[in-house]
Amino acid sequence: MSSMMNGTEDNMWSKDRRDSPAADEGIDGGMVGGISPLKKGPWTSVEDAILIDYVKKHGEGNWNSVQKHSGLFRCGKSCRLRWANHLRPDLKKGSFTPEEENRIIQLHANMGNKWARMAAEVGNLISDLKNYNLVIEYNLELLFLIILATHKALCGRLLPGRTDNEIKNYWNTRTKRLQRAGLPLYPPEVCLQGYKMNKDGQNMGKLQTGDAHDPDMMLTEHFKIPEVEFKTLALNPGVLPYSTDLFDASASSVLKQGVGLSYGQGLVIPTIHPAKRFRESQTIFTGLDGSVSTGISEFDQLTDYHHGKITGNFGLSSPYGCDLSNYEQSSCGVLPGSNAILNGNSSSSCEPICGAMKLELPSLQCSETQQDSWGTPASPLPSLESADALIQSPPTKETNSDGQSPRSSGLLEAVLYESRALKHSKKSPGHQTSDAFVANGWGAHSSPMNVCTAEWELHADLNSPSGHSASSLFSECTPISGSSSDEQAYNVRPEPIDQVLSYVEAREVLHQTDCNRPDVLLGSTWFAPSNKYHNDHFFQTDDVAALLGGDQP
DNA sequence: AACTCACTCAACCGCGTGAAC
DNA sequence: GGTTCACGCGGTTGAGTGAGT
Repeated sequence: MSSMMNGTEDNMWSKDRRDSPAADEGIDGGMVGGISPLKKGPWTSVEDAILIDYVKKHGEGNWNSVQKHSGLFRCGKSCRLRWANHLRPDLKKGSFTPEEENRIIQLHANMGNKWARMAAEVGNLISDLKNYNLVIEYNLELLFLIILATHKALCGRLLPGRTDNEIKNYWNTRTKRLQRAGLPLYPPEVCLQGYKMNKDGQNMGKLQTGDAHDPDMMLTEHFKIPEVEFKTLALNPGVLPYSTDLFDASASSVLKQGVGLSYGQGLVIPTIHPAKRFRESQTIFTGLDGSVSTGISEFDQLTDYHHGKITGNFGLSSPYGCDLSNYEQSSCGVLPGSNAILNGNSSSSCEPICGAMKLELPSLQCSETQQDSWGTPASPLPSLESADALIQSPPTKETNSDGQSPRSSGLLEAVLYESRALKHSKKSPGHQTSDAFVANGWGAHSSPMNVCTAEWELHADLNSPSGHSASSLFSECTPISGSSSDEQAYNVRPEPIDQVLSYVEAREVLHQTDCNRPDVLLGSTWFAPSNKYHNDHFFQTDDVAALLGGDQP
């Protein structure tokens, strides 16, 4: 690959020198009658150097001014593309690893052709997290915790260092290959399930309303949706000028959407422009019910739900930690053209077609609106600027006096709970991790990122190739580890689905790692929220460490 | 050696969106 | 409210490469 890249570079140069008028005349380009036509075609090393220098001096953005200030005769678009796809220092070079390949497939199943989102890099994710002042408004330390934890999780979730172009090219090549081989993008049995679901009247509308024809759906119904308070956020209207809709919605309603609908990404931390997020988030939150409650019971509910379905719902899980070579088995070979389970807004029947197919947007991708109801910018995200302002501002007394503790945020609790469960699983080798998929054999790599498969489980949207939640998916597919071969990956073997950690087990795990009992903790440092109004909530750094995947002392 | 084919990769193009005016 | 601009995203194209015949 690298040799190819080098060769390409050389070829680019030679070709450019050979074919490009601009190159023939150096970076000054071909001046024609005093007019400098914008150069097209491959970039030369000189141009690259100029662009790099420009970005170093002026930063990214304002690409149209590159030509003015740097003397490059390239349009802004071209400059941006070149920088984003080739010159950015954080790019990961080389061919995709099998894990990355699997992740791409998984992400595509979740997102559809959202290449840029897949390629979201960590830096952006962290920035976006700053927008999540939903739960951190009153505690900067918690903000730090969340950012750390989520950062780590997301590092394993998305495809840092990869460009949308790379991913897109890979996917197109892959689909082409499968198409030619007459293989489905996703395993037939998954498609059949989707067909069955559809046949049973599992159209998206019903799913949205929480109909539980599907066993997985029914499972989710067994857990009370954790009620998470968002109302306190309204205390900062200046920072969240468009938060009205959001605050009318409890997290539970969101979770109902996210889980009940099993839409796309679960809480995939948004990686798109804040403005765009806002756009989508409006769609998400408007009209959701506003039931609100708080308290520890909700955390219990959350943990219940967590083990039932909701593990990844807070974007803290990564499907990447486990052996994702399995993924392909749990994807669905559907004919994208038949949009039934590909597109949630289609009522057409889902015909499982496992053969040559039209591969455009094969996703399980639901309509943008639906998908975003939980997945994308599943929260109304304020601008980075406002988030910065917020971060710089100390917690308000009003916020605290509102009775909202960090615990009630739900998100944080989920983070911590997950970490505790993970920690427990590490300490107890015989004990499976907290996630069903792990129990199903997905947890061979007892990585913190294992929890992320649950995200897939959660996200396995009903529009997904599977047309059903991933728990059944995983239960039906036996991993073929290490295989990045599409053909090979279609070896599917049914397995029982009865290995899901029970609610009771989940509680046990939690209780065994009672974070409120310092005596049971490992001489750890405690995170005590500086917020004096909520000093009754302590969080153990070990929890975070576990979540972050770091080895505990 | 010549040719075909599949594949990879880089780059371009069209379009949508938000912000600024 | 309309227009312009900047930006980003997804789709598409074309060149280069290597394997197979």
